[in-house]
Amino acid sequence: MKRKITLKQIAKELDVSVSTVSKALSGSKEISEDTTQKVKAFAKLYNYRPNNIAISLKNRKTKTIGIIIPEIVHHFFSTVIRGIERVANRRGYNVIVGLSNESFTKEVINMELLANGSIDGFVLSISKETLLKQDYHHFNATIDQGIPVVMFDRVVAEVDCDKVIVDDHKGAVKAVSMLIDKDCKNIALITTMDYVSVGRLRTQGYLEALSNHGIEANPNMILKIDDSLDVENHLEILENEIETFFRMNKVIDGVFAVNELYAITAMKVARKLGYSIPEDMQVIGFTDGVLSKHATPGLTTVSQHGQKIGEQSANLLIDRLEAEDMEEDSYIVNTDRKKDFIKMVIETEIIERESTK
Amino acid sequence: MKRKITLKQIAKELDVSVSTVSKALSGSKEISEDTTQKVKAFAKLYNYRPNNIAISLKNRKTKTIGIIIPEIVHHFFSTVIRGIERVANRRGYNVIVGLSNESFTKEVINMELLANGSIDGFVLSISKETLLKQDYHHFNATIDQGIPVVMFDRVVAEVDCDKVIVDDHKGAVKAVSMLIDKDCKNIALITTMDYVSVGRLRTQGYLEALSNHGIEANPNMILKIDDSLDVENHLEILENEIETFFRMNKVIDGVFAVNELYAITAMKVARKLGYSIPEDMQVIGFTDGVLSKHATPGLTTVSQHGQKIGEQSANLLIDRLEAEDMEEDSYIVNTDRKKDFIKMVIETEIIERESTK
DNA sequence: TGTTAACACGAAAACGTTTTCGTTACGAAT
DNA sequence: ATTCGTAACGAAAACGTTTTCGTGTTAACA
Repeated sequence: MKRKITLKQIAKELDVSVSTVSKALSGSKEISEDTTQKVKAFAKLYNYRPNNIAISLKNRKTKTIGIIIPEIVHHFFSTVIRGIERVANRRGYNVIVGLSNESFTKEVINMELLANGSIDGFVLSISKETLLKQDYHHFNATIDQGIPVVMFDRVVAEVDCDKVIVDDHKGAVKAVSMLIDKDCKNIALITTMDYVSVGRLRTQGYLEALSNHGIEANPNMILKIDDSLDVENHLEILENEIETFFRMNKVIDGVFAVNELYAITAMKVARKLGYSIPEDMQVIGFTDGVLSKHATPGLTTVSQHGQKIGEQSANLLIDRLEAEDMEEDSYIVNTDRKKDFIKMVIETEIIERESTK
Repeated sequence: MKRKITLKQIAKELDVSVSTVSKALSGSKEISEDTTQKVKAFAKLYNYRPNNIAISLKNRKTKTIGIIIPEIVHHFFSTVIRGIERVANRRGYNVIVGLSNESFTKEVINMELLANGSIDGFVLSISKETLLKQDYHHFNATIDQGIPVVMFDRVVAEVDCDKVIVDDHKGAVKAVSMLIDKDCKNIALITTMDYVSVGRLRTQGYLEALSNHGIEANPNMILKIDDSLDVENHLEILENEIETFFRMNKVIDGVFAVNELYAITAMKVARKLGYSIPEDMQVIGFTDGVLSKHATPGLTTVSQHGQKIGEQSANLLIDRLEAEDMEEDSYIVNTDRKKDFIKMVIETEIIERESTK
């Protein structure tokens, strides 16, 4: 077992100073051609690599970005991570992930842990519990400490930072409009509780699309699912709720669901009740994941382009980090600006499959 | 914007030395009650938190573990990550993830990057390309450097380290035996190319189950999919291959597929060809993901317990890391042992759903 | 009164780098 | 012969900690 070699060891072996070794390896012309060659050869032989931690300490930056998400076993979030990792990697950064598990406390703890020098900036999506409590002090605190934050998808106006979102509202409008165009007369909505911002926005989109077409919204046609407690038999409860919902509203011939799971489950229940899809009932979901693609019939969905969201988020963050670097070099202290945060909107796209005519 | 406060700053403000502050905060009884209180109060007021990087450098350990996986948008892998993150978090570690994207080069680069001080150990699953090239020098090199490695799922005998695997062989035997018990007379296998070890093992299990029941394997009933190039229209190709396969073997009344996607697709194609499931054809897949659970009919699968795999891997790694700590303290240099690596086998479990009778 | 022990604290090294600022030596210029 | 410039290198500080080893002060004891 040969431990990693350090500058100091090289210096001792070659009987020069640490500074000389460091300079030689970085190709400084302060050092003679001769010693430079010697040092480089020796370093190569022993496979010298600078210690990241030492460099991080010296430079006071880690070249890693922290990701905080509510859940990782989730197609959308893992897609976003993939996007983040991709550009991070390309631009010389690592990613370190923390899972909040939809819990406020875990979110806070995770952020505090990483904020103490482990990362240069955050890309995150807010946990449900945090949204419910509306307590955003930890975000503002880290921003206050000079650590940039980029929020995606589940964002909130109370925090001043760059944001990358999907146009949930418009996406919903498009979806519902499509159902109307395809001759649905009684379109139901299956959504979440209002405190989840994306659920709320998609609900608003549903309402707007109806009103755009002169259709009056019927509160009975809206089913709000409370998934705050993620219990074991969540799926069963979901199915039952949808079933009673469908039984009480026999006229439904179109469904817009704010996520994939609700849409798939709606299709399953509908089939069980004797509807055939898309003939008797058309369904559109939100989020284009594996379920939509591989369901039978394939589910028409509003795609969020998770990877793009991740890529944009990472770019935004790294841009800001490197802008900071520049500022330090120039002596112009930029006190006024700083507030021009970007809100980037990723366009949704409807992917038509077999669940619509 | 108030930057993070350091020991030195506290020391200056309170007009004591850095050492005093450090000791006071750690509750050393070397420091008087009086100053301890003063320091602690000040630290609390300014929300002092020690800098992780500095501590890492000092202790020569980072308390973070590196995860290298081929793909993150994948139910099994993200489940494993969740497991790793869970125990890592509980035991005071962070996780930093690198994606190999099934590429040998990215795997190597990612590992080298992290091995230079960023992490204390690795949990990883080998990329397909690496398996194909059979070049494992980077694993052995990092182990040689004294960095512990735990491999899961896609493991390889050429590398000496702890391993956590699923009993692929036995799982396959169980699945195929179940099909036989349920009166399938002509059981097909849909699998991957042999260089993917899990595919190979599951194939062997299939063959063994048949032979156990005195059934002769028919090569025509085995379909090997080449998914080495993950092209855009992969899905279409897959469907076509399965369709011709089914058309050429009309007697098939049972299918064992080595992953979820193949199983789901098989069901889809079968239905298209007029089979009804499970009456005319029963199907069992491997890996219990979202697809299996939400497909209609629900897919009977061999569950791998990804989260458990992740948890065990992390525990194994951290155990070894902390054992090293102990060794450093005791003066007994343990030169002989070191070789007792653990191979942990996670039992599979068949989850019955509607795709079998 | 002189010795000792406990107490409270500070100086400095160490982790592995990078970088600034000397310092030495030597050849060239005055 | 003195000054100057430059090439080639080393010392030391710095990043933020922790920890070992002093050191000075005071109180207790003989």
